[in-house]
Amino acid sequence: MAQDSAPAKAARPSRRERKGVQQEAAVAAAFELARREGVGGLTMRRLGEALNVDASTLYRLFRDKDELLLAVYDHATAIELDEIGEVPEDEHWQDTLRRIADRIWATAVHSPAIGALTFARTTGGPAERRMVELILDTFSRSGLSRSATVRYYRAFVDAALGLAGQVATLATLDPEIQAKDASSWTRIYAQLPDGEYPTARAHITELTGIDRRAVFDVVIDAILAAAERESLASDL
Amino acid sequence: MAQDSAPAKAARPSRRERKGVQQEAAVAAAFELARREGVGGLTMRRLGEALNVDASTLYRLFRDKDELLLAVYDHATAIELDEIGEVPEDEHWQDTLRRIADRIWATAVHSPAIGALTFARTTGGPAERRMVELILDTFSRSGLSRSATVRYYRAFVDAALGLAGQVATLATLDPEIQAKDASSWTRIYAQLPDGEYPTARAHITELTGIDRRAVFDVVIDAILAAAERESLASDL
DNA sequence: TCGGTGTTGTCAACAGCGTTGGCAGTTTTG
DNA sequence: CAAAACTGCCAACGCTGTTGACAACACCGA
Repeated sequence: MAQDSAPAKAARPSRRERKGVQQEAAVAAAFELARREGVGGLTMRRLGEALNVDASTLYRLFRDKDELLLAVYDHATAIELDEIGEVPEDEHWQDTLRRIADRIWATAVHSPAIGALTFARTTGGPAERRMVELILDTFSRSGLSRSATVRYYRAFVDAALGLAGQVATLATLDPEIQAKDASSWTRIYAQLPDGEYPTARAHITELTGIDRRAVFDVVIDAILAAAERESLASDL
Repeated sequence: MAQDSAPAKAARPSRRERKGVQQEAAVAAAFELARREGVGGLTMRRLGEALNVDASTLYRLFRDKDELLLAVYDHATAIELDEIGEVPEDEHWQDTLRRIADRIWATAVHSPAIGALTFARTTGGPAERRMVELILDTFSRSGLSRSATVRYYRAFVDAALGLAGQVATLATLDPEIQAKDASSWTRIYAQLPDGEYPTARAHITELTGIDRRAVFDVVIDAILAAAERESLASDL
């Protein structure tokens, strides 16, 4: 892959190392491609094109596209972890979790193609393991029991990924469809007989004004509040 | 579409009516096909085959596949509404919402292909409007302000659809991948050095034992509890 | 240094997908 | 009854993920 012409041949990489390097390069290129061109733009042929390589070559690095996508998602998780950085010793556990949720949301917004494709999947990669460890660790700082810790851990992660996956999925669709979705409330109820759907009509102003990030925060706050109450109850 | 041979020609349907009938038949067939064969089985050609019609004919009924899918999802919503039935006058609003959440979950489990494809979309159909009206109505029975009503309405719906969409998406994948996903905890942490990921390792029993429905209930309960607290606070 | 062996990358092809345009046959309309 | 509108079918386009054959290359033991 244009990897030659390095005059210093000191400690030439082994075959296995080279494969790892190529995989990393492919993942990084796929990540960039998906971010730039959207989920539809990430095809094996175009990824090969970006790497100056035939598409079939990629199947020497990954069993199939699914394996590649999972690697890409793990790559995204690693970036999230970087952005979260070190957790200060005295940070309240809820603040830590809110920062984590914020990064998950940011990934979905900035790289919707990746978030949309893998919001329901387990990557099995190293970054995911570190993320699991971090979140579990944070929840257990709250004083919850072991079973409650994993229950709220899952509630937190699944809810965050689910809601983030929704915005991400929506963002990958045609702009035309997105516009239709955004204006659906006014569009639909404006041209309906007055008597129908009175409650929806009464809330039409609030329905059109709401934004998804606020909804995301409501859900995260509700879960953290529930976890806190349970931890306090078990302290009695 | 084998619609002839009706001897009583009383009040033959107009063109527009016939189109509606054909659309309904196509939607019902697509619903059944997606439920039986999974998301991969619902292609235009196979749907045409099931209806004894060329695939291209379907494009006379729906602009594209997306429009068909939205109609299918609205169909599923109509079934959910049927199952929910009439809401008893004296039912607590939280119980009503829990029943609704339960139906959303059931749809995702029984028809994963449909849930997976549309969990982030707005159908714009009549069943969706009725569902919106029902949920908004129920939340407003709690005594919340108008803005809080729609905030919790969205939190409830988005969270329920997001979590249901995850199980649905997972269920549409290869059984092999599902098995890998289910066993990931034991598989990964079993063969790792003892020192790494101590918290995850300490919770391994609980992590493997948890089931997704329990997580779903935790999230729904957290949202309902938050809504209740806010409604009580505003009563002061 | 040589030859065998396994790896790497290319090319062509397969089956399937959503979608479109043209063309015949039928139904509705003026 | 003729004209216009609609219906359904066929073939095709461009695209997808994926596979197998084949040539060029790098490595390894003798």
